[in-house]
Amino acid sequence: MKSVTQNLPKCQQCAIRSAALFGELETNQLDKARALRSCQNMYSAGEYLYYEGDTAQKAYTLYDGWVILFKNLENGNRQILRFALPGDFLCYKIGKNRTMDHSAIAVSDVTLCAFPIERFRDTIAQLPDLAIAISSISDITTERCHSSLTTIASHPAEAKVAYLLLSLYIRQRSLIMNLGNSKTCVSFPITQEDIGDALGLTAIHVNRVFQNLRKQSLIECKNKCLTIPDEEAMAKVAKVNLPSLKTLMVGAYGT
Amino acid sequence: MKSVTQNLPKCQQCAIRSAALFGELETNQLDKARALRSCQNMYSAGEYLYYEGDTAQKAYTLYDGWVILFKNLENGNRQILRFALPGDFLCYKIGKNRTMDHSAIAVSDVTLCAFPIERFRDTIAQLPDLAIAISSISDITTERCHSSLTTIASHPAEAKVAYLLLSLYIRQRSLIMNLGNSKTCVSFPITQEDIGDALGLTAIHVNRVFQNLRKQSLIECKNKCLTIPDEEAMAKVAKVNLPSLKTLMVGAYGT
DNA sequence: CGGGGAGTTGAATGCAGTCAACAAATGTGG
DNA sequence: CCACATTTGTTGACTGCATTCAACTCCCCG
Repeated sequence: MKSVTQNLPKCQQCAIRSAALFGELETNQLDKARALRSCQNMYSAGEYLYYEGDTAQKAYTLYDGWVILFKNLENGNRQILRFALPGDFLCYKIGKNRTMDHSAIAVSDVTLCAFPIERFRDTIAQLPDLAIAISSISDITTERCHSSLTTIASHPAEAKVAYLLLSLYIRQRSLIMNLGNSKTCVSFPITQEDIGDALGLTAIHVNRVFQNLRKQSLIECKNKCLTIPDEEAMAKVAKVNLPSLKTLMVGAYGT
Repeated sequence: MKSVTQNLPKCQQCAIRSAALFGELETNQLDKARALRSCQNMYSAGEYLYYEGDTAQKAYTLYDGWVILFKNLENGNRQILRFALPGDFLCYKIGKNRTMDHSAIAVSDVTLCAFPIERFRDTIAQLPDLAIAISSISDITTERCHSSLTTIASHPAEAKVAYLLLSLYIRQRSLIMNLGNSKTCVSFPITQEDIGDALGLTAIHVNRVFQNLRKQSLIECKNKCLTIPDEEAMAKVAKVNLPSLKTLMVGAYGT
């Protein structure tokens, strides 16, 4: 892990701000809020950001790269709870219990903006809108968790995989389109095993589902790149309503 | 639904306060916070509190009875997201998006303390600790969701059922012990079908698992009453660590 | 006493897991 | 730049857990 504390980039011009916590705030509130930030941290692929059982010291806004949040199981497997993408807010625990219930690991090389948690209490007192912004984000996180839970509990493997791929695709596309990129393929740094660990399936079965989806031309996926040519068709397989999924996955923060 | 606005019971003496939102606050902050409350609502068993798609108007603290939070699926089934017990905080949406992502239905006759959501912004500005308290509760809700997700995604049916029964048993016991009751059996108003809907299993299979658990003397369950004689043994079947589960299920709010 | 919801049982089906082997892609050091 | 090691992806055969469907019982409530 490398840490930078000097000459941090300005939040006002941040390319991902609209997708992040501060996207919830008005521009004229940013000066107050930005004082929260202490540094930017960089982790290499495979490095742990924190471990289950750790006491949360800093909250993070993911600036670049993907992070996996997961729990370890007694049998040696892991349950992936969430894939964090740029803009996501991680490791915020303000109550009495600051013990993390999960671990976090960098999938690719990642950059994070770090905010010491003890600063939040004071800033919230001065800027109640920050508390509202954080609440909104908790809300979205919970709703996404509800949505995964629903898919995982009550749909067959093909729908589960389709749901996860489509969710990640939609989120990634909205990010790269913010950057002025309109390619249909998005970078997709996770493995089939990761997908299995997120959905409670074996990597082998995920692979079989992938091949089905490919056969139906619903996905193109190679070289860590994913394309979903027909989102509407994919949504059908995923057994979700496409507009609702888009609202949940992108319209959520900020806009 | 019946609503009472006059002569509401005092929060200071509330039997479930330690398990609820206001259990997070100091006694001397209660006067400010209590002004949030507008009325107590009563619903009969089977009545809806709100529907998926509704705009949240009031948040609720569940005062008495059980509530099921769920999503409807295209195939006519429903996915239960959470069983709410006395002390639970429901339907709080303070951000821009106030559309509920799930419905809520009363399992038994229930009483709720209602708090118009628009009052929260002002109160938070005056009482930042309220924002912290709400954040703590969101946290716990998310952690419980992570825990269910993990169980549902990666354990066989017997572990899933054991997990759910044990969680509800622990929560109910802690509530009745607060009231000075030390019976080992707790009231258990839900059906095997409800359990199936929460875990993504058919009621038939839940029934088979119940019979196994009974054969092993891990549960006694009849007349809407549940006893778990050996929590430690049950935790083993549920593939969870009993102390951690207790922390998550009861130590969470307040104490 | 009758009706309906909840719980119970058995037999047949099918989705996803397991095990084992191999192929392709990626990364590393010589 | 190539050789080798490791990780990731792919395929097939077999097994088993949970679903489905259908029938039936029990219990509660009116």
